[in-house]
Amino acid sequence: MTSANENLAFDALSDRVRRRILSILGEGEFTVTEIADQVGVVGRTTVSSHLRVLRTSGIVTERRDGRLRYYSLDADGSVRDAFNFLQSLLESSVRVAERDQDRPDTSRREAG
Amino acid sequence: MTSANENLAFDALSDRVRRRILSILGEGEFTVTEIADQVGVVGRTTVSSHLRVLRTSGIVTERRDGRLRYYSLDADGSVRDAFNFLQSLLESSVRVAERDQDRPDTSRREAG
DNA sequence: GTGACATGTCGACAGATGTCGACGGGTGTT
DNA sequence: AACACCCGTCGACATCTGTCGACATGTCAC
Repeated sequence: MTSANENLAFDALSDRVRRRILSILGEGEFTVTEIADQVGVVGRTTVSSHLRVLRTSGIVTERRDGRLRYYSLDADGSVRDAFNFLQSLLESSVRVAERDQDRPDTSRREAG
Repeated sequence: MTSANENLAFDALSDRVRRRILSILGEGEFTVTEIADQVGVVGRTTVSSHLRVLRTSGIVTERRDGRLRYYSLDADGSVRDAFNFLQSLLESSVRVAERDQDRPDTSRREAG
């Protein structure tokens, strides 16, 4: 059973800009302005809003250093829950497929 | 590089009802009415709409049998892309963490 | 203190989306 | 043919959300 905050994670992951931000943060930690520059398509205010979503969803962490705020991925955060959800889903799918291969004549393919 | 239709996948995965549907389909294949009964919180029409999203996103497949339509997960569909995206993300995060462990005195933790 | 810089928050707006009821197309049954 | 059933689509509605500009806060340099 997952921690059930895949809800937060998938909600945060549903936006293209946020996924772009996460890809950037995969390379290291960056400030809001740097992220906004790399993203390009939206302004700093919007990036800041997205970072708040990612923060409250437990996907990124914030490190304050003077007037700068460095953001980075939280590998132990809720992204892991989303990952586990998809992993379970794919495994279930494979299990069902393997069972159907054993009994290919079954008209209804359901969990046994 | 991913197939880049994690866009479709994450968009489809952003809804709680759709994730519930996918969990159900992890157990086998079911008709729309059966899914709607198990989901409970929304009506059949809504479930049908969600299934269209999941279908056009390449997450589920449809098998017609008379007036019935059985839906099931597509393990080779775009869910795999979403899974790969998260996996890459988590791996990147670990890589950055390991590099920082080698050079803990670096004030800025970035890709080198 | 004054000014420059980095960033979060708030209000407003447009666009996206989840939900449902009504309807129609197919399909099986009698 | 007539009827019941399964299901997708369409239109309408309410709600959510991404976007931005303006403003406030906190920090550093001078």
